[in-house]
Amino acid sequence: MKISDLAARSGIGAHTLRYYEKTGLFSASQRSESNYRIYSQDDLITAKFIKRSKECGFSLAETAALLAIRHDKNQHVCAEAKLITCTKIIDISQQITQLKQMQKTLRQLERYCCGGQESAEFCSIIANLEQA
Amino acid sequence: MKISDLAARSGIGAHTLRYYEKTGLFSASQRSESNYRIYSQDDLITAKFIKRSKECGFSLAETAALLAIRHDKNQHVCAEAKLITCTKIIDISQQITQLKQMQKTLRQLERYCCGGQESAEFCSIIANLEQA
DNA sequence: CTTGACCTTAGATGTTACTCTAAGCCTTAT
DNA sequence: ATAAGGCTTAGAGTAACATCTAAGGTCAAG
Repeated sequence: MKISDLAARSGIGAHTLRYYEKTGLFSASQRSESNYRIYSQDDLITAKFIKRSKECGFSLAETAALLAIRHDKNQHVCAEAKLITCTKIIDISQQITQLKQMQKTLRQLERYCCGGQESAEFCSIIANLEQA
Repeated sequence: MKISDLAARSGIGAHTLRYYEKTGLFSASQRSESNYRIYSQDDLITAKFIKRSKECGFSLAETAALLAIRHDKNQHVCAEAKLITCTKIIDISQQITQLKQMQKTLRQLERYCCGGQESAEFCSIIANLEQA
């Protein structure tokens, strides 16, 4: 199949697929006589793999590491995949903690603000942010 | 005070303070004869305001909007500050939801992987990502 | 008075992940 | 046959936020 077919089936844009090829993440397994990228069924699986990996929060670099494991499973062990996954779980936990802290602060800011058409002179949000 | 003093007291790097000036976010209120940036006590408060705003998750653009309110309180109303804040609260909620979903998926991936020195041939993490 | 630390500027570079453009060749449907 | 739309490439632009560099001026201490 051609790039736009793969794009439609994988959910990754054609532009992005070319970008992935440029960065070495993932290339079409063949080229046509007219130099078109020709993708196989396995390429489609790989593309979906990348899509799912991204949805799990893995960066392109991490996705590349996972692809490398998939590419040559016998040269890799479960521990590698698990390490990448656990590292990401911790990473995301930290992000969530950070966001929750922000949320808490924002809610406090918001709670005491009247939110009306009054001048912002005594706005508690501004006042709070001003505090040292 | 000079830029590195402000950097030390505000917790914002000197490079970043110059960057903020370039982007129009925040400038020193004075210049010395030799063209050094001279910051006042009020500049320090402004710098801390920016720091706190960033810690709450506000982008530089949102921070600029909040600074504008602070700069001319009488020309602004509480509703403006509250809108920015509530929008951010919703935004962060969505981010948290998304991260939790990732977390859930990752935990499922992780749970079934032995994580040992076995070949990755039957690694459940890789197998799961491969699924269509 | 010199050394080293700090200041100035414009502008380049970095990160992550795209997203789009321009110029031009190729293919498919009408 | 021709027009619409797909394909190719290199490379520029976007977003958000800095971070660093080079070349050179300034200042306080020993």
